[in-house]
Amino acid sequence: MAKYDFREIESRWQRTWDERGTYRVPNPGDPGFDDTKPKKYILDMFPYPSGKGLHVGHPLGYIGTDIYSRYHRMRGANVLHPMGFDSFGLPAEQYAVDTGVHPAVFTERNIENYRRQMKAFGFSYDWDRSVATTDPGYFRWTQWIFLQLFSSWFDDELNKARPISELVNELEAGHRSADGIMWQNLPVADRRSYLDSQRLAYIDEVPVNWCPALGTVLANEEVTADGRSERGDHPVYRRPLRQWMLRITAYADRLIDELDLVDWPESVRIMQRNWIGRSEGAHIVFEVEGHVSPIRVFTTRPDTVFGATYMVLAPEHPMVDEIIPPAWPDGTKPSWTLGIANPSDAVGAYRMATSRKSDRDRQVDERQKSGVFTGTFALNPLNGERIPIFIADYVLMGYGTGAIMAVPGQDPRDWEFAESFELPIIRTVQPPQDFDGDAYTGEGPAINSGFLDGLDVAEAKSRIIRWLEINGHGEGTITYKLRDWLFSRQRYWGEPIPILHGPDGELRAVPEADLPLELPEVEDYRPHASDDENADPTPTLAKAPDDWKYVEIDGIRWERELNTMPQWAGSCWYYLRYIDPHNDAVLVPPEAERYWMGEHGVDLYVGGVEHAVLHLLYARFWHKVLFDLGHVSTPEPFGRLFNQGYILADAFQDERGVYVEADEVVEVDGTYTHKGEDVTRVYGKMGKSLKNSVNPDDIFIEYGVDTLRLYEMFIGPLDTSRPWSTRDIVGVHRFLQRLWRNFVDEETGDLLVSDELSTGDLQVLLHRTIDAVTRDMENLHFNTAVARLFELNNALVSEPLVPADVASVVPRLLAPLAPHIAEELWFRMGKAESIVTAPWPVFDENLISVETTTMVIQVNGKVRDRIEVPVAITESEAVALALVSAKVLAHTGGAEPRKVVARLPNVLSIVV
RNA sequence: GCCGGGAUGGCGGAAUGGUAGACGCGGCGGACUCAAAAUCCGCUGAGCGCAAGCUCGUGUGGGUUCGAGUCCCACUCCCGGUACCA
Repeated sequence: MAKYDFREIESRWQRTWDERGTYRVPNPGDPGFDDTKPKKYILDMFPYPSGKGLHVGHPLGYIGTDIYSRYHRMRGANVLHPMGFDSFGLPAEQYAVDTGVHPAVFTERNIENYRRQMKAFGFSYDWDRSVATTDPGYFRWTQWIFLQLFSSWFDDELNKARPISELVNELEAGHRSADGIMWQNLPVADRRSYLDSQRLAYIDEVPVNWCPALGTVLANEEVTADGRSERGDHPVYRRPLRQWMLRITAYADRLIDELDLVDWPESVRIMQRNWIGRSEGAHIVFEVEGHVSPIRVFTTRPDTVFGATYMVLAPEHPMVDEIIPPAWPDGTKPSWTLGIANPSDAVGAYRMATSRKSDRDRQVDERQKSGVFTGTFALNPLNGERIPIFIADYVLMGYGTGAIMAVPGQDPRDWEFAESFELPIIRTVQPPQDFDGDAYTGEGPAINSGFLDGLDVAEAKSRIIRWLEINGHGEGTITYKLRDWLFSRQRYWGEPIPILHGPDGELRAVPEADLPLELPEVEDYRPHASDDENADPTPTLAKAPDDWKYVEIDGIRWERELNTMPQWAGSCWYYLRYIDPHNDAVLVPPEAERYWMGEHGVDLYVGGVEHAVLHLLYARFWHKVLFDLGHVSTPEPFGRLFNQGYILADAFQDERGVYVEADEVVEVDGTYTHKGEDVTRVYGKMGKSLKNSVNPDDIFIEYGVDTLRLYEMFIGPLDTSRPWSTRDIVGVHRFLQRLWRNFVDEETGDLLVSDELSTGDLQVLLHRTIDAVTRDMENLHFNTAVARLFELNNALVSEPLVPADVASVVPRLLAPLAPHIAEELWFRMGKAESIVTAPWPVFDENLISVETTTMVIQVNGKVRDRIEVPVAITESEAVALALVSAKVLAHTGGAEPRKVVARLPNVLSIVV
């Protein structure tokens, strides 16, 4: 008996590969390292090890990178293909709160489970290089990078980060001033706060999303559109808080410009550009009637300033209180006042009304513009016109200067506001003749604009900016949507921020020698939750024992920073640690870093598109800082990015819309029931929220790993989402069964391989398959690679014995896709070395050509006949053959061709 | 609204401007079997036709071309991102 016993074959080879260390790869300088080989660094986005384990949808990308890695090993590359765990995060902490089990214990258990599941997929990871972000030996270096950020500043002139000690040197030498003040003239305390304000990691008071019920601030992406926490649906409040910030905005231009250096999906590059939101324009300074300090606005359309007929401040704008007069001035229209007797009360009432609005309320308001007059006028610097100053919530404090000049003629929002408040509208760009809309935002010559009249928009912009700068009324500028990165969390299960606070507010880095700064034991992991929105966000680490919280240095008591880092921190640099994960002397040794990250960084990075902005932007930012400081050798971390799709599956909802376990649903004649109740079929991403997960273990038992791998690759291109259908798996399983029977006699176990080489059509097919599969491997087109192997395998069914050349090639072409069966056949054919490092087959160009082929004959563009012709046929021969074809004659009526187009030997097109 | 991406048989999907639907699932018919499963063979876009064959056919409508799923213009719908960003 020698049936295809996939369970035995797969478990035996997985064990063997593990024992032999087949997938271990040495670093430069290590024994066994071969520096004549090219390198490939092939990386997966590492997972958060959840308690639920993997379902069949998770490893789609991992299968893809595994195939690509195996292919490149066979092509003779040194392949770095590691896997690790992004193991800090809220679920572990919540589990600890619920069960009393320490997050570290829970995390370790989940990691072990993940590792076991991934090994069962036969992935060729070098597990010796695995990292977990929660390991002290790992987060020691996360903390170290934080200290690099803390100890650096951004030199705008050189457009790069530099050690802050160099700033101090330049200040002391008088080559620079501190905001215009000579260093020597600055009091010592001010020197310190000036330096602190320059660091890439700094403390600032900023408006944050504070969720008292969860007891932490949240990132914007953790807050839903209606202003509640994504986790738990608790209210979230905007309030100013002193928090750690990272100066990612300093890198805004490089983060945009250097996207040109990478081979990424265009959609992701656009998403990053939009997220950074660079817009070029100008600041324009408007004098305020009766006041000393002017108001500065940002606009992308300085060319339209002659049409600025009013001005709007955000309700929270700090200037508002200064400029409100005691009474409404002359010229106040009734519609501007909310019907309230004086400006102060009107502004107060408007603020009350809008501050209670959540972001969603502002949206479903259908963009109805509301606002109120402040009672004060500004002066248009170009034409001296008095223009009323309003506050309105359509102007946001968080963007630009929180103040705008309103040009209703060119801006739809301003137009709408102007109409409801009876404000004048002046067009400053001539719309085309057929334009019948309101605000015109397109191109055209300037009108009603004094010295700008007749200029097109671009020219008018540069002319007015020059005028503003010469006359001291403003300057060209650039603003960004990107904000600095709010980096502190009040949670327990994260990296402690390694900073000490002195009694007088001095900040000091924990000495490198004291890293890692580990988390203290606490009795209660619960965050300091409260239902009082005014409660101070107290970090969970405030519950740490005093001997952790306080450090005595030279008789002075320093307090530890009690905030922890957000979950993004550890994933910002893990790809560097894989290079030498156990090195406790440096983050990454330079020689190995230059080898593995050489040229373009990671050669292939595969993961879900949901990380298009956050993780990928944060990681690029950290990498650039490390690059500036000389710790890495490439400006970009990930040379080539690929987004895999998702596995989708049917899901089922009961009458209340609640999801029910999909594998308990039964179908009878197109209707679906769950425990007797009718349910509705829907469709979505596989996962626990839709209760439609398929456990890979079930598939392994019934069909084996190779089948599952092939199936997931076969059902569609790697970058598109595709539906899971357990029914369809049999197709690929049959393929492997058939392949086995082609090679092995199931009765005797004898190999059915001959000594003869293939000839004729089979030989041509063999070499064409090598060619096609090779190209598919390069392009990650694994679905068509599988299909090619199906075809070749089907051709073998009619052969009594597999010809020797075919027998040598087929397992090797299959090895990246279905490594276990390929290794087994290779072994049975008597090969001493593992197929993992067997050379990838090369096709023979001379053997893919055939002598005859099918020529299509078209008459007036329609296919009328197909005839077998020699590939070397000439045009006159082809035409002669075509004109005697009965099928062709039926359509030409024997007429002479008026025109002949030949793409020989495949197509002959005749026009009559 | 704006920015991306997409739409091909019953289903998943293939197709450097050159034979649309490779490959697989499902379906139909047959072989083997007492029977079933497994396996093997054949057919399987739609319509018309006894047949040879003909007509139609890649979301819709136009266009370029000897020839368009593929290129161009206009539109519909679906998916993703983003949203009062001045």
